[in-house]
Formats: sequence, structure tokens, C-alpha cells
Amino acid sequence: MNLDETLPTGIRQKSLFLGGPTASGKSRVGFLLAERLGGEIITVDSMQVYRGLDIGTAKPSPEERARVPHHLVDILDLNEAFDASQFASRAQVAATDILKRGRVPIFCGGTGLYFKALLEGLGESPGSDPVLRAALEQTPLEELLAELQARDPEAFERIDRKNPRRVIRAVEVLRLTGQNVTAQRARWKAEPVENPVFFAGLERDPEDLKRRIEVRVDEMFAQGLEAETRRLLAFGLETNRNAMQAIGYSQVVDFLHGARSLEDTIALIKLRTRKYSKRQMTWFRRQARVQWFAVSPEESLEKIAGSVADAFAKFRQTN
RNA sequence: GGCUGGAUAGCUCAGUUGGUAGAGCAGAGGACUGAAAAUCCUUGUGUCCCCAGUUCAAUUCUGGGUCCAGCCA
Repeated sequence: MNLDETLPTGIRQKSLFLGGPTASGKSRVGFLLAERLGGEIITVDSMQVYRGLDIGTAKPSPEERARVPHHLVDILDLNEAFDASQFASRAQVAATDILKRGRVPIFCGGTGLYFKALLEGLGESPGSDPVLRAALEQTPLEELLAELQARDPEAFERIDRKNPRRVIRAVEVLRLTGQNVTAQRARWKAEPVENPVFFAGLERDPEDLKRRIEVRVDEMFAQGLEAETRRLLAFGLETNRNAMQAIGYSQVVDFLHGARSLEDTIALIKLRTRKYSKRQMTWFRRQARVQWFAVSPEESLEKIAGSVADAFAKFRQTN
């Protein structure tokens, strides 16, 4: 599949996109919308793709999955890598399939880059080369920057030079292709999209969100996050760089290695989740053209789903 | 009751040989093009515990007090 191209018009027009920060209730709203509209969920989540990462990623329950198909959940083992490009192509396949069955694709999740990769493409640059990347990670940042400056001044100017991940990726593309890095990227946010999409976002008061996050994290521990993590270690959790980035698992692994107390671990997970939700809001506000739905603590998610469904119906009439 | 340390930003603390102070974390904002639940950037005026004294000047020195911790009774 050519990822240089953005999402086909048919999918753009007929799908519902739903985003928002963790613990905002978007999964529930997505589920309700699927039941209401005859839809199927395509989960836009970098961690729920992994089998075994259940409690810590707040995966949909077996009951929910029995009632509404959820795509792109549990598609990989812990020894497999994943990235935005794989997401975009698999998501597009899933959406095409759903439309063929006459149902509504509902893209629901919180991974901003995946939404963007799906909607606007990633360009022609090659995927990551694990061996090369490992070598680049061992190279001092100054050397990578010097190489970039000499061989691709434009990329050197454009990227965040203080961010090792950005620098490593740029040098990786440069070495793999020998070509100008910037030219290989898809053009984002340059011109207004002639082909709009219905993108709903759930928004909550920060205090409300904080409370919901704390409740959720406590529930995860009550449900056995610690035991789940222990079990996953035997299946290679620590060797999977993606999964080891997951909030919750990462901190529990440290706890199991004796790095800190359980109490501190729980507090840290709440903190990291809060900061994460804040970053998500920044992303959705800035990188997507989202139609926001404010959710108050008392409001039922059924009602929100109704509002989103109404707005979607209006969108479908005009597009 | 005695002795010894503490008392400084929301938290943990540094510092000022006397010229009203700064880190980390939190908080707030931002970035993000194949690891994104990651990674990175910006942002710090606060009765320097209280009262009095010395001094041109005290958060810094002196005396008294309050509170906290540890040790001794």
C-alpha cells in the first residue's frame, strides 16, 4: 500500500473519528456510537495492539468486543514491533472492509500520530532498520548532528535538534536513502484539506479528568495489574520497546525490580497518566481539526454519544 | 526537662564570607512526519518561621520565642 497517499475519499466521508485524552470516556462513547449507528470500532491506540497488555491499556471487555467488533486490538505478540505506518495500512484495510459490509468505521483512540499518519500519510521515507537504529542510538548526538548538517542541511534546520529521537530518525532516513529527508515526508498542514472528515473530540475539566485517572489507576491495580505485568515479563515484555513505553507496565516493572515502593509506583503512574493526557490535549488541539464535545462529570455518556451522532448525521448530509 | 540539627517556591532541598535568592519535581504552555502511553522545548517574587537587637543594609550575625526531627534524661 502506498502510504504517500492520504486516506481515500470514501473512507474519509463515511467514517467517524473520535479522539480525546485518556480516561475521557471516548472508548465508551465509541462503543455506544457503534451500537447506535451500526458501526465497528477501529482502535487508534499504540498499546492495545499487543496481546497481553490488557489491564494497563484499559482494553475493551470481552462482552463489549462480542457486541461490537473492535479492530486492531490484540493483533501482535510481545515480540513484534509496530509503528504508525503499519497502523495506517491496517486501519485502512479494516475500514474498507467495514464499509463493504455496509457498516460505519469508527476510528476511536488517543494516539495522535496514528490519526495523522492515517489521514495525511507519512510520505515515502523508509521504515526503521533495527540494526541501523541500534547503532545510531550508540552514537553521540553531536556526531549525528554533524553528519546531518553536512549531508542534509535542510533537515538539520527543520528538526528538533535537542530531541534524540528526531535526530536519530533523520539520520536513519538519510543513511537508508541518501536523499533529502524533508522531501520524503508527506506534506502536512500546508494546505487546507479539501476533503473534510468528521473528527469529534471529548473534552473534560482538568480536575474531573484527574479524578477519573486516579480512579482508573486504582482500579487497574485492584484488577491485578501487578500480577499481569509479572506474567508478561515471562513473555518478553521487557524486550519489546513499544510495550515498555506503556504507562503502568513500565513503572510496575521498575517496582518489581525493587526501584520503588508500591505506593510510590501507583502515585507515579497517576502522575504520568495525567501528564500524558495533557500532551494528548495539546496534540488534538493543535494537530487535528476537532469538533469538541465538552463532557461534565454528571453528564451521561449516552447523551454525549447522541450529540456526536447528531453532529455526524449533519456532516453526512453535507458531505 | 537538657542537648544537637532543621525551619527558604505547591513538594524535596541548595544558597547568600550581610547588599531581599535558585535547582529538581509538580503546575502551566508548546513541539511532534515510520518507537508517539514515547521523546523534546519554554516558563520560578517567594512574609527566606516570628519578635527584638547590631548595621547604611539582615533571609544571612546576636538574643528571645514557636514548631519539627533525633539523641539524652
